[in-house]
Amino acid sequence: MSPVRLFPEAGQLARHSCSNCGLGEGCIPRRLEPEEADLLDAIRVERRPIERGATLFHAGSPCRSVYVVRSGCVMCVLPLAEGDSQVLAFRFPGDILGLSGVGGAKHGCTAVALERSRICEVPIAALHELAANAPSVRNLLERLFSNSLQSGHQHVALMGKRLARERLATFLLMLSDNARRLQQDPERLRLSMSRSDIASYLGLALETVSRLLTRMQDQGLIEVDRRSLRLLDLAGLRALAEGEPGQGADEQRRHGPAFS
Amino acid sequence: MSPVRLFPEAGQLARHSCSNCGLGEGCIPRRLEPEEADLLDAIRVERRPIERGATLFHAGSPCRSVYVVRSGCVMCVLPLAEGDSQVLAFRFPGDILGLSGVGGAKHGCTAVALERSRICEVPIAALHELAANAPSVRNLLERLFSNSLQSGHQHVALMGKRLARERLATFLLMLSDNARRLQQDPERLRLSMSRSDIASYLGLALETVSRLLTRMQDQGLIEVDRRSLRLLDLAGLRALAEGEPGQGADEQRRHGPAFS
DNA sequence: CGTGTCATTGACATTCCTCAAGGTCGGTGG
DNA sequence: CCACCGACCTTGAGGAATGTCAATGACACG
Repeated sequence: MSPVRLFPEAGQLARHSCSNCGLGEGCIPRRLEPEEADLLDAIRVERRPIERGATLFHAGSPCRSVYVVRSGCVMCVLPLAEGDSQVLAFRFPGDILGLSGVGGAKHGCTAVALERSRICEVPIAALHELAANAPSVRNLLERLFSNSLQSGHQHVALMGKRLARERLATFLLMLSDNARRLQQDPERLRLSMSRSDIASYLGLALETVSRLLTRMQDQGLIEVDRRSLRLLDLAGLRALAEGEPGQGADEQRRHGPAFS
Repeated sequence: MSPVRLFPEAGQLARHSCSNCGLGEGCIPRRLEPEEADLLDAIRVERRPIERGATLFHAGSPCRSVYVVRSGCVMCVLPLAEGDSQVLAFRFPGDILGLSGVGGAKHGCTAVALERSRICEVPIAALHELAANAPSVRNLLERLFSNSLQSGHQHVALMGKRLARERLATFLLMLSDNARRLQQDPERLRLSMSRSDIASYLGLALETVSRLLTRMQDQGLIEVDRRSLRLLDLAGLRALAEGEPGQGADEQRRHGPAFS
């Protein structure tokens, strides 16, 4: 399952070079000039895998590195008053973590692994040295930042005044696109997050998410069993996401308006 | 009202140097080393004021500059399908605009002036040259990016599963804090945005915003007349924002539980 | 085989949206 | 000066969508 040749060091697993990581174009160094990718590779630290439920960093703690998800899934949450929290994002292999802390001295959110995950750590100090001399590293950083800003925009748009079923359908389609990007089956999803995580991400109650999933199943759009999902009707899901009413389980409208 | 000594050039108003801009510490060059601030000042262009309703840049259009609000108020919106749009942010003097487009080649949102506004334009190409040699410019950029990311987080948290009255109270307090930062009276606000803009920003219907404003007025928390606001009870607003139920207009609980 | 976590489902209450009808203000032109 | 218009705001009525509370179920783990 996992690579065989390990050279365990204190607190780290063996180094794999970025060039044989397997993440392909999804990951960050691939978007740099080869020499610069090697530099980034050199400052990169591969950490021991973190377990499901473990925290990679806490909001407010000193921010000395950014991270790239190599395998698994990590979510970013913003702690709120009274043990409450808001899920900000789910990060998959190739995604970057911790950008919101780079400019200030502190992390802007908390990163929690949703399953056993491997993570590459990039110390910011070293990254700054790199950026001092390599224009394309600066350029990369900019792109990462603005991508991050734009996905924030999408998240806001998702939460802003849309029906629960539209949000959930959009969310499932996002997961599907993501699976495609990772060269997995875009119609078979294995959710790494709980209903409650999804609900928080979408600004809904977890019961609403649960109910909608079973309703979508009744409508033949998906098949759901615990955390395994099959998307049976991508077009139907897209229609739902766009705000199409979504026919009732009784299917009155199957063949156009019925005679009264 | 406005400065007297103007040196109109083609398409531009007179240049004021950053050092006598009047924005004080709120603005960006103030956070740089003096020499670097001068450099930034040199590449900065002050544009002719844009009128209420005018668009500074469009989502999807080529992104060649970032902007700083010098006076007035500008909102960032994300255009959605069918003429719909999501308000992402309101930007006030000292705030930066257009960061989400810097990494990619295109603007990530549309910027619309809510009132006659003066804007400083910073061409990105020149900014890149500056960043190549000045570490503190790179540092500044990072801080701007991560601030922007973190305010995005706050926006998501605001929209995520909170009651309408909590959102609106939080919003008013944000405006108040902002007024304080701009050395204006934090208890007297002049809204530059419409009810519908506020509603979009908060993920509500405009009628809900309107109703809540009058309800808050009935409860003695604020005084509202069209777009002029007085915050009469900041503590009460904070309580509302934190989720305190907020007593009914009939004020049953004014002196503790009544006798039954 | 208990125990805890997570998910489902139902009943009910509430919030908030939609639709619709004025109302106010500022500007424009007769 | 007044009438009219358009943009924006307020208010009401009614209902749909969603949250809350509570009970139950399924599975994983020890």
